Formats: sequence, C-alpha cells, structure tokens
Amino acid sequence: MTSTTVPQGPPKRRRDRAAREREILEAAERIFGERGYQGTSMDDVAAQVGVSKPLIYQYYGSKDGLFLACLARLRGQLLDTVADAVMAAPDAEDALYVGFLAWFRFLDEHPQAWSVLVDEGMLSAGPAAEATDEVRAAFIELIATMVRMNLPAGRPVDDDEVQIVAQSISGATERLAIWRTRAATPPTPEKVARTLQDLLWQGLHTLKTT
Amino acid sequence: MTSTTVPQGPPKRRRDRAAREREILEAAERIFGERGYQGTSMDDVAAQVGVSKPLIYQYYGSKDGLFLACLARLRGQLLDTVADAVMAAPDAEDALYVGFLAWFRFLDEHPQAWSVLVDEGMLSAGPAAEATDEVRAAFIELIATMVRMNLPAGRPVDDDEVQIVAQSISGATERLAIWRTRAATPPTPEKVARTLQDLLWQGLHTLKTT
DNA sequence: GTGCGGAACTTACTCGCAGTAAGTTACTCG
DNA sequence: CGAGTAACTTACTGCGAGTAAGTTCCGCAC
Repeated sequence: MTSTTVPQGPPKRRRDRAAREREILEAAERIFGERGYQGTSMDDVAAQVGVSKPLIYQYYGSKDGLFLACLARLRGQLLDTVADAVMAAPDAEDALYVGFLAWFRFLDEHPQAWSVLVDEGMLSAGPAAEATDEVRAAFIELIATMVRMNLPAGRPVDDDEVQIVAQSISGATERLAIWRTRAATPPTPEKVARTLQDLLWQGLHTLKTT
Repeated sequence: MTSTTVPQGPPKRRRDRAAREREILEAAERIFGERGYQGTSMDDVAAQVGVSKPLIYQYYGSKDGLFLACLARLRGQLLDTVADAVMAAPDAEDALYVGFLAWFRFLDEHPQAWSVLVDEGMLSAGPAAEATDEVRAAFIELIATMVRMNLPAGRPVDDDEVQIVAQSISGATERLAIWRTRAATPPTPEKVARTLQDLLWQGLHTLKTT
C-alpha cells in the first residue's frame, strides 16, 4: 500500500512559516474583501489556502488577529499614500486638496482593500477595536498637524477646536468614501476633493482667528 | 399535588402580546446598549425578561429584527429632536447651529441609546444594513434640504455638490459623537456645535456661488 | 547512514449561540 | 363546561470559533 494514489506532482507541501503567513494573509485579504468579516469563516480561509484551520490559529491567534493583520497592511498603504501627497504639496491650501484626492483615488484603485477597511467599524468590541482606533488616531493626527501648520506661529492654539476639526474631516472623508462605493454614478475623486476643499477652506481660516 | 410550591405572589404570568413586546424591547435596548450587538445573546435578553427565547423569535423574528426594532425607536426620537430644532430656527445660520446642538445634546442625554446607534455600523450585512442606510438617508435628506434652503431660489443647483456636502456633515457629526463618548473630558455640546458651524458656514456660502 | 529535536501540519473534538419543531398551559367565548 | 386559540416552554439542530493531542517531515549531530 505504499502506492496510494497521490495525484499531484508538486502540490504545495510544507513551506516555511514566513511564506505560509504571506499566503494566508493574501487569501484572507481577498475573502474578507469579498464577503466581509462576518461573512467569512476561518474554515473558508483555510480551505482556500489548502491548509487546516488550527494552522491559521497558530500563526494569527484568532479571527480578529487575522483580520487585524489584513487591516494593518492596507491602512499602512493608505496612510502613506495620503501623507506623501500632503507632504509634497507646496502650501496648506494645496495640501488639503491633494490629500483628499489621494484618499479617494486610493480607494477607487483598491476597492477590496476598502471593503476591509470599512468593516473596521463592525469591530466595536475586542482588541481589534483598539487597533482600529489607533489607525484612525494616526489619520487624525495627520489632519491636526496640517491644520496647525496653517496657523500663525505665535498664536495660542485651542486644542479642542483642532481636535473637533480633525475629527470632523476624518468622519466626512470616511462617509464620503462609503457613499461613493454605493452610489450608482459617484462623482470623480477630483470633484469630491474639490467640493470638500471649498467647503472647508474658508472655515479653517475662521479657526485661525478664533 | 395541586399545591406544588409556586412562591411568587404575582410573578408576571401571561401578559398580552403588546405588553410583552414592550417589555422585551426595553430589556433589549438596555442590554444592547450595555454590551453591544455581538456581546448580547438572545438567551441573555430572554433571561432578563424572564421568558424563553422562542417567544422573542416569535415576536421579532431574528436577532437582527430585535436590534432593528430598538434602532427604529431611538433613531426616530433622534431624528425628531433634530428636525424640530432645525425647523424652529429663524434662519439658516441658526438652523445649522441649533441642529448640531440638538444632536449632541440628545446623545449626551441618552448615552445608551447612542451605543445602540453606533453599533449600527457593525451590521454591514443582512437586512439590518438596508434599514440602517434608510435612517442615515433620512438625516442626509434633512441636511440636504437645509443646504438647499440656503441657496438662492432661481439658481441651478448642483445636486452632486449638495450630496457631497450633506454626506460630509453626516459623517462629521457621527464621528464627533463617537469621539465625544470616548474622550476623557469632551468639550460641551455648545462648543462642538459652535466650532462645527464656524467650520462650515463660510464654505456653504461658497457652494451657493459655485 | 541513524537517531533526535523541533517546526509544520492534521484529526477530531468542545462550546456558545442563532434559530426551530413540536408540544403544553392558560385565558375566553359560545 | 368544552373548543379554540394566544401565550409560552422544553429540547433539540447546525454552524462556526477556538483547542487538545497528536503525526509527519526536515535538518543536523554523531
């Protein structure tokens, strides 16, 4: 019985940990993107990779852990993209527009990434929530920095107001992104970024002189 | 054996359907508010009411159904509160401030209501998602109406821009609400409403003349 | 080579919870 | 009082997260 049928030439036997982890992560990103967090079971992911569930648990600890790993990558890319665009802008007015533009374009170009990021919201309990908040905090910090950049140097800054503005902008861009993915014919990233900039630019000056 | 010990004087035997439904709804609202959607099991709710699980299923159909029923009530109250405030305002500038103020005050006064409403986000699948979107759509419609109210009558309106603005405001207020519940010492509703109005008012005029 | 240590991987479970089938109890009206 | 029905229960199924206890394969010392 040494010759039980084992059809595959080179199936994909044992791989080293790093390679497997990458393989699992890619599959998870795809499936989470398609079916959402709730709609994805660990068995699904395991089957897709051709591996058993406990292995995934060994590498990622929990479903939240796996989801978080996906999140971390995507959010990192998004944050970098926007931050780069903002930093490259010549002045604050441009930075605002260019930052929004980078945000909406990135999400257009990575639709399934966005599905994963949107699902963040669904994790309101567990350790995932904290991590999620950290991400958002990073974004808000970026925005707050931009806002402060725009203020005259010596002026006393009302930190509460800066926070309020930064939170508002973060919320606005998130909701716009969700809306665009669902709208039948969403406006272009340029249009949205332009309108948003028009809406906010004047008000940011008001802040300045408060 | 007719006298098996049944300790309670008037426990709470059979009640008619309407009364039971109310009782269940109240318990559910409380528990969902405390532990979130995921953290609440139907058995918990049943135990709390002192009733068995299938009864809840008979009345509300599913966990989503029960949650939705909670949502519907709270959202209705919130929407009414804000709409009333807005309608009572003498002009558009005031309407903006007063609307925001009503929003943040309501959420301060009904903290557990807000927990339920925030959990909306976690339902990205199922029939709950649609209902949730309807709510938000109602809010956005209110905002859009306000924005349009503020435009010169004869002017051609760019519906895309109105939508973008309305979505932004909706997103901003939601995120601010979440932030406030988590912040150690959140600014007063007045402060937040004021800052938000300052941020947006100028820009809304820009829209006008686009 | 041969044996041994550890990393990669699996089978075969438990447990919690949403949802259900099939019945039982109590009120109400002819 | 009996028949019908609304209110309610016990006792399950099924699915999916998470785990205990192995088994197989590879590299390396001797």
